[in-house]
Amino acid sequence: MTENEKTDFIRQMIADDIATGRHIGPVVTRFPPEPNGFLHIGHAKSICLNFGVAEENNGRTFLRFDDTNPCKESEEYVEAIKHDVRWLGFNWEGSLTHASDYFDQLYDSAIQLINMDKAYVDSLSAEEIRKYRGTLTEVGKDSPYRGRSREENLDLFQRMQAGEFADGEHVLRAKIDMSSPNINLRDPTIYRIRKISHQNTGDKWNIYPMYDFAHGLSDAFEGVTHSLCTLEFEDHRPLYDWFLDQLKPTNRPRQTEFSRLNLAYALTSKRKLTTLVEEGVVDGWDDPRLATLAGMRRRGYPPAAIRDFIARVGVTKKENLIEMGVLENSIRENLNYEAERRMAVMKPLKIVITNYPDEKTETVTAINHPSRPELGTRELPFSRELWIEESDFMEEAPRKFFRLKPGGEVRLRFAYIIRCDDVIKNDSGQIIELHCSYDPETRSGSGSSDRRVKGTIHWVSAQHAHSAEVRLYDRLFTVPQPGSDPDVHKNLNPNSVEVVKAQIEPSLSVQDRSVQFERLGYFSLDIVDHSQELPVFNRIVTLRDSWAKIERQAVMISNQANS
RNA sequence: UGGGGUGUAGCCAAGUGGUAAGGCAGCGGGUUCUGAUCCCGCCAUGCGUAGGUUCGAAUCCUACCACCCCAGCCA
Repeated sequence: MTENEKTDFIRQMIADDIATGRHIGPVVTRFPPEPNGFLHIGHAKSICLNFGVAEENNGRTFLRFDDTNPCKESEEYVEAIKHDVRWLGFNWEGSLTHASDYFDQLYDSAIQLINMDKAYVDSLSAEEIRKYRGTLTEVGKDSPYRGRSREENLDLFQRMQAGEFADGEHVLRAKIDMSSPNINLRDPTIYRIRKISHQNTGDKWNIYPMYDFAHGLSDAFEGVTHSLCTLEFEDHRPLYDWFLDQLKPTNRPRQTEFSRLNLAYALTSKRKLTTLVEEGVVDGWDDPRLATLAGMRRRGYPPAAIRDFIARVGVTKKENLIEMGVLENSIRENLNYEAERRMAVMKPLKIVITNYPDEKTETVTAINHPSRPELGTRELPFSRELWIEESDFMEEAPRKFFRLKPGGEVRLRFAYIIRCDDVIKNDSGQIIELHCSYDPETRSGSGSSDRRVKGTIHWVSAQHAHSAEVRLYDRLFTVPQPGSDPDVHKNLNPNSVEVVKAQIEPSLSVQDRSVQFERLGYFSLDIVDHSQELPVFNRIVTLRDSWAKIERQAVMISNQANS
């Protein structure tokens, strides 16, 4: 992944600036989450971009918590966000900051604006301010308080901070242009009264700066050179620049916008995610069905796969909706190389090898990775009674079904070829077990037989297998854009998880964090619920399944024939 | 119809006046003791539309169309 270095318009812009001498000195970026929720796949794009761009240019990146609104934010999110960024593979060294670290400087900057007659205290109500702002097509009009003197503004602003007024009584506004076609420039609010204690600054402040004011100046204070954010802030850039023009900090950052990542069938709205978590619709912020970084970690997605995915989707200004298949491809590619192979049966069907000695147990040798011999082999117990996958047997099988059927033969992976002789059913006609016979000449690796058989299936020895709980996940939503519906509950997939009691090979140990269960998919120990007594696995992703595709096509053909 | 953006294949995405990269998906074939992996091949006379400039246009010009964002004392 390192050799095919992805470039994009932002990296090109920075490279050009450096090449032409327009930009001198280190490249400094920042990732500025608001600590009011967990990070999700959309944030991963921003993290990879901001940290990546700085790394590539030997610069550095600030992890800055944008904590300007104490009503919505809390410390627990701060810790979760730090954990997630670290897990994704990035570190901020000494560059961990908060917008609240700059509250004093921000306050001084506000005073400066007042002194320059570029800010004023407005005493209109929120409702009135909205009316005065005008609409998209009509200009706004000046507040009656717009002409207050410096002295009066200074006095009022200082008393706002001193706690003399209630929330909402006054605000501080930038004095720009009420008739600007850009609504952000119609005297935006830059400070509001919030008599609430702040997670970092306690009760020191009765007023808190707004995003537009705090963000650009924090960038400037930190020496950020490139402030990379998402498209919805494009209209705010003139305001971002206006503050810099007025206050002239020694460092002048530049804002550049890119489109956010939208992943099909995933929800990336913090507000809606919070709803699902608080209502208990999902099992916390780290529910493996969620596209949160915590959820993906618990599901078993390798962080390197997520980084690879982000590199593949690129950075542009175009609205996009990335198909799940791209993410799954990155995960499979990573795990195909990384994960050792094991055998497990999700929905067990018992088979009895009738010509195999009753008390006998032997071991067969299984390779741990088909293309990485250095990962070695393991021994698997084989005996008379085995579990195979229910779906690997069909009583009335189509021609192309290469698995077990009455009278048919199949290879047991790493072991023998068997034939199905009898199908045993209970009184209600359900298949309860299969009687098979094996060919002792066909043991894997014996070299004594060149018999070939079309199908190979996985199995575990019934008397040696361990039980495990396995959670088979499917997408949480039934529609590609769950965020576009105001009601998050409406498009939930009722079958987003199926819990099965699986039979797993005994050599599986707790060290095997992520493994491939042969022919099934990649699975990962559940870091929360796993125990020595009852192993718990999450299915990360299935293997590609061309048999499923054949079945789908067969169904389509028969549907066409019937219509 | 005030401002700001974006239109290249089913989904992403290169391309910066010289004749449409790549990935994912899909399709066809080969290898295989995982219907996995791996390998090979196919997949835009076309770049939102219509004009124009040019020997030559996805790239430049003009007009139009579609979609996204903005009217928090949220970020």
